[in-house]
Amino acid sequence: MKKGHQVTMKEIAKKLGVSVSTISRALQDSPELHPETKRKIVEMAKEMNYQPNLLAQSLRISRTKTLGVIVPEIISHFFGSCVSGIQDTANSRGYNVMICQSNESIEQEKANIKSLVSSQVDGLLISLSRETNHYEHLYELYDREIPFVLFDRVNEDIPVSKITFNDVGGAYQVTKYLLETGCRRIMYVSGPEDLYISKKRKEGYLRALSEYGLGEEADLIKITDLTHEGNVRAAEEIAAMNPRPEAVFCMIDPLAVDVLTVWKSMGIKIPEDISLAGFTNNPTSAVVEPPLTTVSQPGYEMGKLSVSHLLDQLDGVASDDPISIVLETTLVPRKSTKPLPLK
Amino acid sequence: MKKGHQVTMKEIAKKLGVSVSTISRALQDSPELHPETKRKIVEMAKEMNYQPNLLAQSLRISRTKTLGVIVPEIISHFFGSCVSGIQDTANSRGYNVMICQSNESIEQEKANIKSLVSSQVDGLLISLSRETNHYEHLYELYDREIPFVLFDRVNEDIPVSKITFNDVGGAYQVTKYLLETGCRRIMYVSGPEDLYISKKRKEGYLRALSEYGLGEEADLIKITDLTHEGNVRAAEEIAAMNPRPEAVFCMIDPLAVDVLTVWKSMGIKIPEDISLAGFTNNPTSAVVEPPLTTVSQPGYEMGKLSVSHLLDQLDGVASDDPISIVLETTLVPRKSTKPLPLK
DNA sequence: CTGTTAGCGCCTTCAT
DNA sequence: ATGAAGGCGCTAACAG
Repeated sequence: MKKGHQVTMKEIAKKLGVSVSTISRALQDSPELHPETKRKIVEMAKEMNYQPNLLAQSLRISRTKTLGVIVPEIISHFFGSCVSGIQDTANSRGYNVMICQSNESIEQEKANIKSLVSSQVDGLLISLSRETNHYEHLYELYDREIPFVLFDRVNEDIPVSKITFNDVGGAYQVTKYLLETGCRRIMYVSGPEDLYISKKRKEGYLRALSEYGLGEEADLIKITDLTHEGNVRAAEEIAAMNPRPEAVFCMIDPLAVDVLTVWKSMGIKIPEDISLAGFTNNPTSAVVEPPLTTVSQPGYEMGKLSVSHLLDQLDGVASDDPISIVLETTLVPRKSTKPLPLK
Repeated sequence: MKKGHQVTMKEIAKKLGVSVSTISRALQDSPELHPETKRKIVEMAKEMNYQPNLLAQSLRISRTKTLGVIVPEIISHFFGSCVSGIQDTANSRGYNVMICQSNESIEQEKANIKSLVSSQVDGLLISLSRETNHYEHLYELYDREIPFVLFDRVNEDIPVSKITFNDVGGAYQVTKYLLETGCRRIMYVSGPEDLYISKKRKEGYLRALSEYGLGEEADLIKITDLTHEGNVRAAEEIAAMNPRPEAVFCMIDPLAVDVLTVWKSMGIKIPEDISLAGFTNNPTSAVVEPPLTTVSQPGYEMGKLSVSHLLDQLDGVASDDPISIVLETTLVPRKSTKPLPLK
């Protein structure tokens, strides 16, 4: 299929018998131009339906006004919200956005970066894949002075700005809540240990425990690979424990939902037999039965803040020195956990 | 923030004392080149970490190898799946993708098209916003010979390829199923009447009814604007009906979930008091209590097919004549509807 | 085999 | 107030 022809400045110029530079000036609303010629040009441009060729423009001024975004997957509600926030904010500031998914693969992540860099994006917003455990590709971006920020799934050592949630705080909130409802044997079900959030949420979990004079117990920490099968196995193993924990805090909602489903099918009553809590506040967690106690993370807000900061840096409004923005989470108590005792 | 400098062919050329064209040829693996010089160039390019400037390349060959995608919202599971399918397939065929959301606004849709066209995308994949009820912007694309396809939310009159689900068939499937479970007073809750899917699903609903000798009844058709408030109101109105319908078929899952929530809070038993069915098979519909009978639409598949067809057209593999691809849906019977009678 | 030349569409001095 | 010329990085004839 052949692509349709686009009107260029040259054609407007020929039609009007003026030079291309005059067209360029008119379309930029340059002051040093006869108002009448300007008017004529603008009119003609509209009539011919002229659309500037961003490619040429970008090549010339070596700025594309395009940002690259890499998320593990676009389909999850959380990352979808982030992307949404990024899009809206970027657009409102005159930037376009190219979105890529790493599909949780570090190789894909590298490929995405390469492709976006080749596309000459002015900056990047990256949330790391689950697989990402070495960071040469990011240091390379850094060395090449390509501006980028990390959000949600970050690495702490890379000297760029990072936008994260207070994962420690969120995990602390929910664990403390479980403690307040009277539970003591509280289990933490974690994803792979090298994941940033696995570590951070464990930290919050332990902090809350220690406030109640409790320490880490090996059999109250379980690890899953976060696949559906892995989650089901974890749920079954917990159900088979003797004694069972009084409450289980799952690192992310989808994991908690898997656990909930398995337990219900086994006839385990939630929260009577075991309290269950998640993290993220996916839409799903509100509609399962019983609704899931969880921690809400405003993804749209995170996306918004991430671009804002990056664009501020690009525009020179913000300093290039990396900063760390930490967003607070909110506990969302629902019916999957035992109620608070009356005072 | 200043952007880091990118290595260009010119610099490699200077370093090696050859001309730029030689570099270009070497990097394209041209056969008419001394193997030794080629080797040296490729090596040096790697050493200097050369990345081609896609902008310049695209400007030159007037093809960007990027596609534009416009969806009403990226955050919905269905459109997220479509976008995912589009991304993966496009990438595997060497194309990049720029994604935009219209946020269900026709003005935003127009702005998105303009921006993508300015970015010189080779083609577009569009799913129309809910607001879109006139189509000049699409006819303009057509007139300018910019290749595009419509998917899911399409307009039937525009002479381009369309990828849709068999909405009539899906609605027929679910309505027939409700009839088979013994229900006769079956209500159809629809979105705005000018929506393509509102019409199509109504058609399937009516077709199934007529097979059972039933006709359209005004009080068994209800319209909502699909906002949460509108849906709640619809649910309340249905609950207040006397007599109530035996079954309700909601045009989309989120609407059905809203209805389900309202009814549960009113103490209405599903499916004992009323059967309830949706359409789309969102993840949510599987986890609500009771799980929702619905119709599944493979979004990833739709995205995949849409790009494949567009790229085939771009590559000249497929004819430019518009075709219509219709994907079949699958009935997903769950517990929100009465069981089928034993034979 | 390799270099020279021209040009994709646009912007920006430098002239006039 | 306008035009001419040069160049962004790259490719593709056209020469040799």
